[in-house]
Amino acid sequence: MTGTKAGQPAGEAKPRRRQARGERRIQQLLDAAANVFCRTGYASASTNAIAREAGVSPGTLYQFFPNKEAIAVELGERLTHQMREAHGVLFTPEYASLPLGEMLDAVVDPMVEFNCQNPVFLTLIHSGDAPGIMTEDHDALHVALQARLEELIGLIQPELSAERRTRTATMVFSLFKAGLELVLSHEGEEQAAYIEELKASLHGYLAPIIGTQAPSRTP
Amino acid sequence: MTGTKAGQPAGEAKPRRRQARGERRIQQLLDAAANVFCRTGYASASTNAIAREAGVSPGTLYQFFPNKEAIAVELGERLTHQMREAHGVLFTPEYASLPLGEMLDAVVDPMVEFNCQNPVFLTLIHSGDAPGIMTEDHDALHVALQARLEELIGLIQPELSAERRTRTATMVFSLFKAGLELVLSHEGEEQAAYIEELKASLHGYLAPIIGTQAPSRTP
DNA sequence: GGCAAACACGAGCGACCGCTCGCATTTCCA
DNA sequence: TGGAAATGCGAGCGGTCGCTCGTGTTTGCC
Repeated sequence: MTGTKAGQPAGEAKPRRRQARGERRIQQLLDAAANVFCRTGYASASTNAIAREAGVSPGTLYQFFPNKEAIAVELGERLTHQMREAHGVLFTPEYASLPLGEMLDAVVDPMVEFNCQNPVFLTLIHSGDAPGIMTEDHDALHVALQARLEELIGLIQPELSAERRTRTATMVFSLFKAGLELVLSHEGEEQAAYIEELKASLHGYLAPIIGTQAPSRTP
Repeated sequence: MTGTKAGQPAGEAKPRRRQARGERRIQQLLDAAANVFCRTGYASASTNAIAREAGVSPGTLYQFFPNKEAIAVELGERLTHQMREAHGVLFTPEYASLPLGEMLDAVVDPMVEFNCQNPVFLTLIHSGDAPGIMTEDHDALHVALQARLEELIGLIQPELSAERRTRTATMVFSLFKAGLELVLSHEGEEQAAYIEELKASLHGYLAPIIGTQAPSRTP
């Protein structure tokens, strides 16, 4: 084995030593990338534009990232990690015992909050335009979130077949993304109203499935 | 007035005379564009690739379209027209008197059918990646569809405030798009199942709003 | 203080893209 | 049937993009 340092499996050789300045630059570049991605989408965002937004030269950008995709991947990883630690292991089993309305509050509110503060998250998840972007990272997050959802649904309503549970989780995930987009594209009172609509739609979809009759809203 | 022909307002000068061969080429190019757009999205689709798919040279493509955007616009216009005439003026007022479940069948089924046969429609509507694409055509369709929806909702439940009605229509439109995506990404029995889920979600969302209590589905 | 490594720069390379242009071929009609 | 217009071709122009490389500067460690 030709390990450069102790404990390195010598498979991929990239443990470049970073200075504090470098770490700062990386954060700067990721922030800039988030802005540019939000503004123009992943495919249309040019690395030169990201470097310019960060106030550095193109060469400097490539000192820290091997290519454009790596920027999105690292950004996605940091956001994922941030989301996980901000709200713990999201929707833990104890949520299963809550009434549907309260459970939706407990799950939807933090999710909306996070996505409002990090709009680039939805942009990255939603970008099917890139070549093979996020093939492992975004998919990993997607699968993980959906597995949690399936798990939760299984706890609430164990009589559902496996296929039905998967379909339900997929559907909830998709509906949530759609509603989230509307929430993010509005502000102030309208935004708050769309958050309520999002919850109402999820409630309306899930109530008949998990077998809890809910009080109807006043029109 | 410097009109080239009779009745031409002389503002835009482009009434080029087409032969039957040209019309055939145009249809060929639009079909090819639909394929390429579906495969790679609008932004990543190159005009050279569209020409190659159609079996013609790049120069020939630009004999019939002034630029790349015009291809998408013309494609969108043809699809819109096709949709309108295929299902009449979609969801006419008489639907308002139907029970919610039947109304959803009457509206959702033809829409799903059309989008299954023309998957490029969703691709074009969904592509926010292009510079200023569809700024008049796609928006016109969006606004028109949403206006119809608002109208229908107003007929069913006249007590809703204008803002609430708009929000509801926007929400339904968005939820529908999300469900449609899931439907299009599956086949056979799974696809049929997701169509039911789509209807169920719309039913669940709308039932409390329009004040008709619906029979709950068996889980 | 010296020196290797990390950091920073920015002109520019090669690839690709939307699109053009000069020219050949086919079609329509007087 | 002659010729104007419509159609067809494909090399290639100007531009942008992702990315490189040679070179100079800053930092951490002895």
